Amino acid sequence: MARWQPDAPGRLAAAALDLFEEHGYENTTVIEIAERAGLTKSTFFRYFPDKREVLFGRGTLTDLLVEGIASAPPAAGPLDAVADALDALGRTFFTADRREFSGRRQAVLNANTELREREALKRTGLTASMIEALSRRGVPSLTARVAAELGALVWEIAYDQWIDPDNSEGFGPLARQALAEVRTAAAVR
Amino acid sequence: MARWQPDAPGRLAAAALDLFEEHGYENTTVIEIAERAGLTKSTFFRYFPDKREVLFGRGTLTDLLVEGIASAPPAAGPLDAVADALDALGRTFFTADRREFSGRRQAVLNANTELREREALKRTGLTASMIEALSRRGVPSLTARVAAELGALVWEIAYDQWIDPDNSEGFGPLARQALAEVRTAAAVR
DNA sequence: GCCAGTGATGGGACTTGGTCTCATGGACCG
DNA sequence: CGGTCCATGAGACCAAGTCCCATCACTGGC
Repeated sequence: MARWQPDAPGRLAAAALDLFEEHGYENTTVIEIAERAGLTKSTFFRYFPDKREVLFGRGTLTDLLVEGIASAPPAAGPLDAVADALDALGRTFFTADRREFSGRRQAVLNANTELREREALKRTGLTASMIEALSRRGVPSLTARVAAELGALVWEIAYDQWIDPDNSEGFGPLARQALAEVRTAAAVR
Repeated sequence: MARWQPDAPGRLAAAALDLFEEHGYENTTVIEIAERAGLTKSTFFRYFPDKREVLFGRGTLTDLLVEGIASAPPAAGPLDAVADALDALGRTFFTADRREFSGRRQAVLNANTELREREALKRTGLTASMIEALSRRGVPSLTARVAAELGALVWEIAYDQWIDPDNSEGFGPLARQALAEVRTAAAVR
């Protein structure tokens, strides 16, 4: 028998999400989270650099996105490369079994400014990664920046729809459709 | 003679910027800031909701932007309305006398993640305001979202250039030029 | 001239997030 | 059987942020 229960960070994340739903982010103490997971404050901060990060940690997500952009066909334009990457994400990360969790998580995020702040930073980090990945494809700097911003917007739109319980479409198709719409909207002057 | 020295929040902000430059944001204590301003921790938190905000408070900036968008000629397209608003900002807010301060402030911001986090949140807030202002002009939702994102990008580019000591152009013209470039970049597929 | 009200500030107790250092104790290896 | 890992616990410590009440100079009415 294992000396300790397995997957301490996972238990902490689950406990945190539960408690944030029950009492709100601000009314939940790190000690309470740790206790519910059968651990202590010390262990919490060993796995997460701060209280917010317990809701964000899951992410090799940036790597997946960058990889997706890099492996798009060489002839593809910048936005198409981003589309391919989003598609890949839909296949490997935003899978149906994560939908419910993502929805709960997002509801908690939306309810708290501190958490939205962290989310905003993650978004800029993601955008920066996209810009870099596009640059490596030879896309000129400014074009890359524009494509990355539009890509982030597409992401947002698709993610919001994907989370919606009334919707059953996969993330990939939603992103494709959102991208098409953003494209036409960007053509309007 | 006045009972207290005037402009407590201004003194606090100035003291904070000095100290952040000298020792870094993280190595500066709220108590130290307050002391340098001849005040106390209590007074600091009376004027600023948290330590970060001492570098952001100056902003009725959102209002100016919204107003600028609203007062653009009715026939103007969404991006043109944003351009007008940025122009107005250049006239009323990003004036030459604020350039040095803005540069110092930005250097401090760039050096610290916590501060960039707040900056990212402010940016999303700004984008949201732009979207709303564009919606009130009758711009369709998605078009507004795209225009706002591109507007924010233009803002960023122009702001970076405006801060640069090697540059002496005003904010308005820089924004106009950045907008033109972003427009052509957005046309690339 | 006195006195009560006002408003900016000070003081200090208290909670929580976050850091750091050292102790513990079961499992694995020789 | 004994030593060595290594995940965890324990607790001191600091700074951010909240709260409540005290202070004290000025103001206006009487």
